[in-house]
Amino acid sequence: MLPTEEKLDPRVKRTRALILQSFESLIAEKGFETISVQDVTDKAQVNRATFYAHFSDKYALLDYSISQKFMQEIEKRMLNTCHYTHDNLRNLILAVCDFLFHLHSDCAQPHQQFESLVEGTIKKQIFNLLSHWLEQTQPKVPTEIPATVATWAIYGLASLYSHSKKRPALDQFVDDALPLVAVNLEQFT
Amino acid sequence: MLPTEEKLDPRVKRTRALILQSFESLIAEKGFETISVQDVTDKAQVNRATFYAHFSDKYALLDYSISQKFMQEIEKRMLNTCHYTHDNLRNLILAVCDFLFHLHSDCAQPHQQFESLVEGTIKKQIFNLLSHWLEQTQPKVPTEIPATVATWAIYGLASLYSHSKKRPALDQFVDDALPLVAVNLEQFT
DNA sequence: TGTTCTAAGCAACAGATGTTGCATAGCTTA
DNA sequence: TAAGCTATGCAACATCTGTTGCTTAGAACA
Repeated sequence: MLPTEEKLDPRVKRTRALILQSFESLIAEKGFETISVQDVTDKAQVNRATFYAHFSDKYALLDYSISQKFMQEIEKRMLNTCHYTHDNLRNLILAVCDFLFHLHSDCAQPHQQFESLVEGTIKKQIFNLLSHWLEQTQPKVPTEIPATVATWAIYGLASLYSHSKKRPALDQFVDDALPLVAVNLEQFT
Repeated sequence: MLPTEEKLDPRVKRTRALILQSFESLIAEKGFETISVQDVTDKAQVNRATFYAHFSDKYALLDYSISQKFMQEIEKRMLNTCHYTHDNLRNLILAVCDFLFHLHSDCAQPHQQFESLVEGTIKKQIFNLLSHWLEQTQPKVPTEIPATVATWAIYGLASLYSHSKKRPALDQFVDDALPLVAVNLEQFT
């Protein structure tokens, strides 16, 4: 993970922004698997060696890009500055469904490799968020197990939603999904 | 997916076996991410071009290897030739936990990319198995949603189990985990 | 056995990867 | 403004990738 500090050399900010921007537009255009680091740096007008000064490879770049976008989504909904409630959980599920849905429509031909990597990245953040929520309400109790189960359940449901052909209304879907997740968590709150 | 037919040219059988054998021993030795196709073919004493006649890249090889090993595990426990029962579900969870646990101890430095790919591969098989079970008992009802949720829950629990530092006894763990999964499925059976 | 079919070996290819040492541009601070 | 620091550019590298055209070995079958 890269430091997201404020005080960064403007050259660094500029380079990262150019790389990210180029990457995201290429993802939309050609899909992740067919992009080369060369492609990214060409489009970003940045030297290839410079790329490797920032990211170890294109997988690290994907991780960073997805992390960052998902974190923005969470912050936009102010889910990072709250605690566990039934309603906040509902909003979290909504956020994940929404995010995955838009990700899939924004990316050309998302194949298994791409989806697997995205999944790992996002699950980490969901898990951190849920752990934080649970630790706030129950500081003494171990949170690993319920947080893990809930994380997987949420991501699984969101993945199902974002892949389904005949996509039901999001609100309807979340109403159906919510109890399956809540039951595991509310034993601990 | 490669055809697993019986009637194959013995040269093909031999080549695939050599590649698989070499791959699996290299995985144990160096870990997946650092292996090159070159490494695999060198050790297997097979030409690199021949490799590409069988697998599109090393990710396809991983998928094939894991699929095959997991399928053997399922067949060994005769889970592929049965229907839904509480006890068969218990055995399935046990199989997945066991498989992941041994996979992690057999592979050098399993990083996120490796684990993500394995996850995708195994979840496909769990999903097929559960769908089959559910369709047998309830041919009329759509099975996609319960099968998906159960698949994710099972894999999530197995992943948690195989990563936990202080690993509880497997039987104990499965007893705790089983009801969380069963409750979703037994609404439909 | 001999003929046919096809898998495997081989060599070479263009392109991508990840890394290096060095030069230069640009940021920061005094 | 000048000095020092560091991110970027550049060129070259060894290596790996995925592919091709051709040759050779071995399986299948009449």
